[in-house]
Amino acid sequence: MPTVPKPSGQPSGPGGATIYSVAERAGVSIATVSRVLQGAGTVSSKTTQKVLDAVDQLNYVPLGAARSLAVRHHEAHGLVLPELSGPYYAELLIGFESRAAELGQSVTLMLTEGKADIARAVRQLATHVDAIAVLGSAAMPPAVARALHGQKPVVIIAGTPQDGIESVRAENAHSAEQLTAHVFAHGRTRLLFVGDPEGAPDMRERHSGFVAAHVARGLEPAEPLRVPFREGAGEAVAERILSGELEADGLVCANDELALAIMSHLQDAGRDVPGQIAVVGWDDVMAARYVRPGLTTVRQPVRELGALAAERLHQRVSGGQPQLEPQVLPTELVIRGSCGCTSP
Amino acid sequence: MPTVPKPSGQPSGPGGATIYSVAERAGVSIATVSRVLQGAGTVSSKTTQKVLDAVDQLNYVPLGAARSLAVRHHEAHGLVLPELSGPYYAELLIGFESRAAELGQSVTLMLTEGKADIARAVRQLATHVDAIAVLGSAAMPPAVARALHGQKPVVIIAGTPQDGIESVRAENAHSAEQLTAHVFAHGRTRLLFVGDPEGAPDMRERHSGFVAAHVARGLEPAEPLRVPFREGAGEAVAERILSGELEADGLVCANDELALAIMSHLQDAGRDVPGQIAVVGWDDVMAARYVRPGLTTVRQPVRELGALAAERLHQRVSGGQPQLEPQVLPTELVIRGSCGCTSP
DNA sequence: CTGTTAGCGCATTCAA
DNA sequence: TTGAATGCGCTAACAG
Repeated sequence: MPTVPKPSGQPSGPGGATIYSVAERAGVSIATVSRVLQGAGTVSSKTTQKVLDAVDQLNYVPLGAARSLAVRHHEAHGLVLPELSGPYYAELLIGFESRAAELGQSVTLMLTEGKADIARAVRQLATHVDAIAVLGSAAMPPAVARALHGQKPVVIIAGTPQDGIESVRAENAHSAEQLTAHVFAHGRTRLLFVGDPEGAPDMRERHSGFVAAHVARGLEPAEPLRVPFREGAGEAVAERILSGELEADGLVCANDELALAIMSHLQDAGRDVPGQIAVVGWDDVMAARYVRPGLTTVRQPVRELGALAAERLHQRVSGGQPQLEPQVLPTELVIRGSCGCTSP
Repeated sequence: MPTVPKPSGQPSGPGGATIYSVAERAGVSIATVSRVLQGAGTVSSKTTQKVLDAVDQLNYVPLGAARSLAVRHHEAHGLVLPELSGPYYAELLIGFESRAAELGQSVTLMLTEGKADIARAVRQLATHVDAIAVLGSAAMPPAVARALHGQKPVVIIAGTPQDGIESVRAENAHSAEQLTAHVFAHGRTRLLFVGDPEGAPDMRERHSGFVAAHVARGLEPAEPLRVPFREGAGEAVAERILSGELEADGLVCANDELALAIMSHLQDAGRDVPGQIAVVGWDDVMAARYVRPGLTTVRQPVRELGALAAERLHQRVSGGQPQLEPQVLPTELVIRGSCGCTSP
């Protein structure tokens, strides 16, 4: 008879059943219970069944913390996102969660928006996970990232690469240059970049592509319109164009939200898009294909990006080495009507 | 000199610093380290400083699992979502995470879509969290929910209430009746409900409101068009209307995705919306205000719903009693042009 | 194939 | 104000 040094656990008592109460009920040792639950070692099918029955009757759920403590890892990855508005973050989250789940890791999510003390929150997160992915640079102070980096594997998604911190992102500069060139090809001459290049590394790269397209034509790019990436800012930009304060026959917007808000406002005021002014965006959100004309934009492999981050984290936790070079996923131009093409 | 029975931890060694290495470096016992870190008990300011310095130098991050094991709870809530497409789930997640964070709980997310063994995944989740919120009923088999319910606090969001399992949701039936009545008020007589009432409890209620509006007018509601809630299905519905197979002068759609896809298709084929046929949706997604005419729809307090779920979970973990009655949050009609109103 | 035992890192009671 | 000792529930040698 195996010894069970713990007081017999109350099945429904506070804290629920433990491995001891299961062992007791099944008439085996806790080691055996652990074995059948972990699928490790070999246990006779008869014993296995007894244990499984006991687990079932007691409705036993192992305490993750105890297991984590024993095996010395959490089997969880942390994901730090600045916010969750629009489809971008959600897509990324889907990709991340899916891949993490495939790898047997659960994911703990943290949104920095609205948090007073981000550093504290991240530290708290680090406490519960084996590795952390951070989206963007604005989301987390470099100092925090570095501190973390010393403790657990970290990968930066679509952010400024730092020190030896691994990073993954989607291609921006080249696509932006292509996109801008496409608008030029429609005979436009005075283009404006709408969005703050300093707002995020992604935006900076898109702007640099915008500039590159100008340089390639021997043109001098206008100063970017440094506005936030929100709809409200879009309305304001539209007003400045309508009032004549701003002159342009083409708008290259940092994202679709901005592009849609501007286009919609311009149209409401009687302006012809793309006739009088072309408008293009970035992200290919759902609304982009429902508006008329359809919004020409750039599609990023956001889900894949999330999956890649989860993948890298898992590699690192499994002892893999950090990837030296930032990994870059290709993007895709989506041509619709707002650029001047006759497509829908 | 306090005894430090553990081998002095390598600061940068595998696993990082422990409370022992911090104690050793600060020249105190682990109890003292624990005290200053927890803010419990009283520690002289001099000692406190020594500990804090050591923590800083060692870049010490306590192991969550160890703490959890000791205090016997995880300080984490689980959230089970069927998927993450569209703004609905993201909003819910935002509300949930924000409130949970305010309450000092981290959130572990699980998406059921694509998971082969949901029951297993949920069990795994239950292992790491103190309580679980589940969105909808399709996401999780009732049996799993019930099993969980015996172990940890569970709240169902926008799903079919079960047994004694707590639930929260947004109001549907009444708003749906109002919405339908509004379309009737525009002189429409042959309305169609597009969406599967069996698809989700929410949908069933919306349909029942649709029916109620008919009954109130002594009308016989047509059979609902049982299609999936996706854009693709919308196109198919539009085709059936264009071909004359379906006759209607008003479409009450189960959500905006569906409504937008149908409306867009109808318009491309030359149909006048709302002139020939009114189209209304549900959710008030971003695209709803950018299309022309603007989509008349219903806005739900999704974020608040998520927050409420987190709130309830926390109450329960803190020893509170389950709320007997399902909690229902009010929704709001958003009238734009697609119903026949002259608004934008 | 199964049981015994020694920790995993931390919070916490009890002494001092 | 501080330290020593104990145990949280589980995994993983090691013994048999």
